Amino acid sequence: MPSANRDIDPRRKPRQVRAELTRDRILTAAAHVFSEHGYAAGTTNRIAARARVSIGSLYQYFPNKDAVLAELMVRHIDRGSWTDADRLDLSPGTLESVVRALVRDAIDNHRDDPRLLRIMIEEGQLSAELRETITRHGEQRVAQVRDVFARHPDVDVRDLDAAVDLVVFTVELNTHRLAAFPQPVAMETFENELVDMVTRYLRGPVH
Amino acid sequence: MPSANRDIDPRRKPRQVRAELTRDRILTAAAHVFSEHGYAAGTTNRIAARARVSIGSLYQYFPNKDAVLAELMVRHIDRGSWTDADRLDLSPGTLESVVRALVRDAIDNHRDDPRLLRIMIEEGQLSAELRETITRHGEQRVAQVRDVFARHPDVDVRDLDAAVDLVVFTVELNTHRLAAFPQPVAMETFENELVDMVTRYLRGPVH
DNA sequence: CACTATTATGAGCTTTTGCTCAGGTCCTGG
DNA sequence: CCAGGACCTGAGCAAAAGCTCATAATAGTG
Repeated sequence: MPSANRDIDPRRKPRQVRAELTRDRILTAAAHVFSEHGYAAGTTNRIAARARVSIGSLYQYFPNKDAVLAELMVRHIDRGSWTDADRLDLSPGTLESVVRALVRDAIDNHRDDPRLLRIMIEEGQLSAELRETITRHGEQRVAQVRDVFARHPDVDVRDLDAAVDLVVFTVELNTHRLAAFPQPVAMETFENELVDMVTRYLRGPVH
Repeated sequence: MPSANRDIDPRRKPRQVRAELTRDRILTAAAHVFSEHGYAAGTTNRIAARARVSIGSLYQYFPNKDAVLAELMVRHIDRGSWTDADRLDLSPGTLESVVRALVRDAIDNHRDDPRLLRIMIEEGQLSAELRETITRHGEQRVAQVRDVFARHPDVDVRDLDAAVDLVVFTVELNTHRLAAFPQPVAMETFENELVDMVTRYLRGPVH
């Protein structure tokens, strides 16, 4: 693997519309290719081919392969998936409605290809800065959920931290799965069952 | 990527003990390397180096890189993780004990490196045959769990199929996660919470 | 010990892949 | 309409990775 990340890319910046267009096509193609083949096997030539652009053009906008993934990441974050974890403060509602909001939020955040998401997180050599940002958002989200649960009168669990951890991850992972391969079970059913499971758990033992 | 899968490998078959030993060392090294670097970046040279064996020796036993992963897969299956889903027929017990058995079984099955497992499933270009076997085992497992739940008097859910699907996957994925990166939350706590969540879910709405 | 079959070695061939660069085409301002 | 910048092209270079093969070392057998 040749060289690595040159600080930040001092590459040509688009000044004409067609350039912007080319850049977008490259990124779109990259998203598909990475998602389909993984990072290592998603070659720059394949990306260029899929974008119907010459390999030279790709390197006009990105200093190297890593930068392409990084840009994809940035766009994903900028799009607001992840960023705004401020939609679920429905503390006034019933416990079930709170949980449902949590699940819906997770589903929304995974409209984009989750395979790509995984690759971005696990395979990308992200800058420490970016990785930091993501981690912080995750922790913030957990903290927020913890807060909501802590306040809610219907929540009754032995270990709140463990419970939040379990719930957040369960919701997250099940959503991932569903987005990845659309299940025989319909979306709506899935949502209902997941909500039920989490709600009943949080309500505590027989009452 | 040079050539692909030559039907089945007409490679040298070990006749002496040291050969068997070499083969094992290669596979062990491969497991580590794949787990650490992923499939694409887990080069055959790296594997050979880690096994302290020449690259030539590796290709004496495996026709190509894919075959190494495939063999790892076969071993995993043969070892019985997955295969014997016949330990959890504790129908006589309480619902909680049944669920706990299910969770424990999942944990047992992931004693091996779960990263490797993920790589084997997602990145390996497995033969259709192998993929078939795995899928079948999975379905069989789901069917069995469904059976147990169907019989148990305490189970009360709207849609049994959806419930089983949700439960099996939730248990599976949470176990994966815990094995992958040991959580701040202790193993025991995790197991208890997971069991509680699933059990309360299956017991149905307020009663 | 001699002789063969088996196993091990590693330099290096071949293919793949990240990436460059010399030269072309297109767009825009004057 | 034309000059010069912006944009695009793709042959091909260097490095890396998959893999081969001639040769050496070792084990088993009489």
